[in-house]
Amino acid sequence: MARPRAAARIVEHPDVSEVSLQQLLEALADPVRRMVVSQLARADEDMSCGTFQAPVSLSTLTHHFNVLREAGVIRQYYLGTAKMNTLRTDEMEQRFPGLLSAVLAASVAEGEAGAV
Amino acid sequence: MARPRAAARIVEHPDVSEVSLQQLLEALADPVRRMVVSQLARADEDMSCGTFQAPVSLSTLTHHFNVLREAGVIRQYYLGTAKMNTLRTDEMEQRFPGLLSAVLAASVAEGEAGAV
DNA sequence: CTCATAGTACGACCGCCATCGAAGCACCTC
DNA sequence: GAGGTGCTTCGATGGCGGTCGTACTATGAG
Repeated sequence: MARPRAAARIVEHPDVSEVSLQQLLEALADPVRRMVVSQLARADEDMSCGTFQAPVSLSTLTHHFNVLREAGVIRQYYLGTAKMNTLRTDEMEQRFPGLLSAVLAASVAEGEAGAV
Repeated sequence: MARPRAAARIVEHPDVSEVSLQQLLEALADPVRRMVVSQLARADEDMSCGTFQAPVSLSTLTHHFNVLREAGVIRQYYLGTAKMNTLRTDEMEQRFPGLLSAVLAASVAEGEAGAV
């Protein structure tokens, strides 16, 4: 039967208008989270949670994804067993013009982003 | 006589090239420090440490000034008994293009900066 | 010299957050 | 179904940073 089982895997996202500067800066102030964001920025496609390079355990990484999502930085959705991630670049640009892009540029310049 | 007594009150500042993105973001991630930076940005002249509006004690404020100075955000110098503060706007713009200005703009937009 | 003013240094406290491992749950493949 | 993969949840831990008050130093004014 087509029971509403799929409803169990819906991910909640804040509207960017609900995100505070404080939240965003706290989110970006962590080096691991910045690695995630950088890798996402340089990727051609959306990435699943398991494909990131980071020097922490998987459960810690889950925590960081939550923080980034609640700060409006990333959007997540399920695709089979995988949980995919995208940057909310355009929305963040509207909410905090120039901020995310400046951080990303600086991050790249410093060689962050877990070089391949 | 103009003896070199003033030498005792020289403040050390890092070169902006020595400042890391991590340092800067940590510095800007604190709301009190952002209040300081915002007030400095909207001021016409340099401000002495005692003239800032902040919901913390004076000794705590001293701590925040140190963090901001070590992150290359402000420059400090003595003027009589007062210790003055300036934003290193141009240098930061060179080091992290668009970053400080974006944070300041967002801060203003959110009504931070301890309204007068 | 003496006092007042401006800020610093120090030590203590406390709360928060990044971290982990282990156990659990949802979905896909056989 | 049964098993496996992929990610989450939970509770515990540890360390760092923001906060304060008090004692202290340095400068300027009288």
